[in-house]
Amino acid sequence: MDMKISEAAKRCGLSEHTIRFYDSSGMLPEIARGSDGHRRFTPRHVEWLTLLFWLRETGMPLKQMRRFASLAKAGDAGVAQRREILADHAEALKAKRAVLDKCERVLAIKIASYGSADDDAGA
Amino acid sequence: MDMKISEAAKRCGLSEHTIRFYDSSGMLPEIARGSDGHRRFTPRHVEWLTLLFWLRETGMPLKQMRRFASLAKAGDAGVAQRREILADHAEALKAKRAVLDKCERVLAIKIASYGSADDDAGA
DNA sequence: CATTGACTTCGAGCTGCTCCAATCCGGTAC
DNA sequence: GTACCGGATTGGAGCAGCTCGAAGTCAATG
Repeated sequence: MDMKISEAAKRCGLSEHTIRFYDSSGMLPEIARGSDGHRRFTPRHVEWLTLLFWLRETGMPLKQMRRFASLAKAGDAGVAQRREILADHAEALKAKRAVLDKCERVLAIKIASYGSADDDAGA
Repeated sequence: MDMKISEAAKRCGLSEHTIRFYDSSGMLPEIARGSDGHRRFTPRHVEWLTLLFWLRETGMPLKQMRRFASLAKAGDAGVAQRREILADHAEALKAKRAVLDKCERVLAIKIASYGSADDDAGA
């Protein structure tokens, strides 16, 4: 059932280094240690890490991830605020998509200009 | 015609700090100085800075931006490679959008799970 | 008992800003 | 003239968020 950090890293997408970093930064729930001192990850942990992976991947600052983690530790009491954080982040994703779209248009114009002209300083 | 750094910053979206940083990092074409030693930006500069703004905004590393800049200094000789860099970046944007989409789906599921259940450790 | 290999901690290094301090310059107010 | 102010200059420190490498521990294997 439980697994080592290498296995957890493979499953969640984060590197072992990053997982340890997140752990020491207080962004993970308690992780049991074996008699050898190694962390023992449960599927729950992996699920949590995977969520963190996506949040980070899409630009959520660690500060907010920490807040999110501390709310999770508070249990039911923090559910509403957690939902709010995720909803806010979903909004932020929309803004990111708009930036992507805008940049794509800029690139398309720029690339087209290379094809038809040689606008050095302006390109 | 020419303008000061404050005006250029307003127009391109980058901060004055960042513009100076880019300049000292060799990512800008030659910028003339007034007798007071202040940089004098032309519309061409602003156009260039604006492109850099979008590239940075969408995650292009400075290293590549420097390469792009040095190709621009080479004039016509570098056009093909510049076009390639921009085309590659446009591809990268698609990948970013896929990540955004994936994260949105993850968030939607997570948010829904808060509404119906209280999955603390897993959330 | 030596080695291998996965784990541990700690701390340095990296990118890309961001901000601060000290300084200088041009222009107005007295 | 000189006092002052706003806006520019430089250099360097600081910060986020990793990322990597060194050095050590422990279990199992030859």
